[in-house]
Amino acid sequence: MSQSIWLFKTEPDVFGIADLMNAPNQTAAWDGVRNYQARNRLRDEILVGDTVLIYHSSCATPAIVGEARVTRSAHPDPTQFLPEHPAYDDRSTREAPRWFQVELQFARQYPSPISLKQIKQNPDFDDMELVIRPRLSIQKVTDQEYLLIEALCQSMGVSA
DNA sequence: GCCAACGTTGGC
DNA sequence: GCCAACGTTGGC
Repeated sequence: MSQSIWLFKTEPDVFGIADLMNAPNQTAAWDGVRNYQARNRLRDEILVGDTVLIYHSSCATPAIVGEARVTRSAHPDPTQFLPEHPAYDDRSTREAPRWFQVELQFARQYPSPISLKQIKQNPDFDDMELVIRPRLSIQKVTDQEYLLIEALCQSMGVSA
């Protein structure tokens, strides 16, 4: 069985990699996803053991900042049932939940984040979802792209 | 804060 | 089911 690689976008002001690191057991539910395509991937494709690249958006330097592991597969996102919650959805019922979450555990923080700028500048990433469909919040990462990111990470970790 | 891209909603 | 209006995302 082969694991898949994903990229989850998040706003560090709301819930960033530091929050995941500091969470109990360094584990947290990835809630609040309210886009059908992202939902379908969460629900149907993302498995325990998959690797997730954590990407920070809407911040000074948008970048991939580290990695996490999926520790629980899709189950209903409880925030859809909370009327006071910003991600509340009154069309959702407990019998037919509309939105799902997975659980992630912190794996590592990169010594130096890999910025969106770097990724866009490198033609090796021209076909990456992050470049082609930047608004999708749950993205697929190919094995090839992952290897390139690992290599970039390695080279940046070594002081010049 | 601007604005382009794009997802969602709802009238018809 | 089309499509215009509208809302959201997110880089810059």
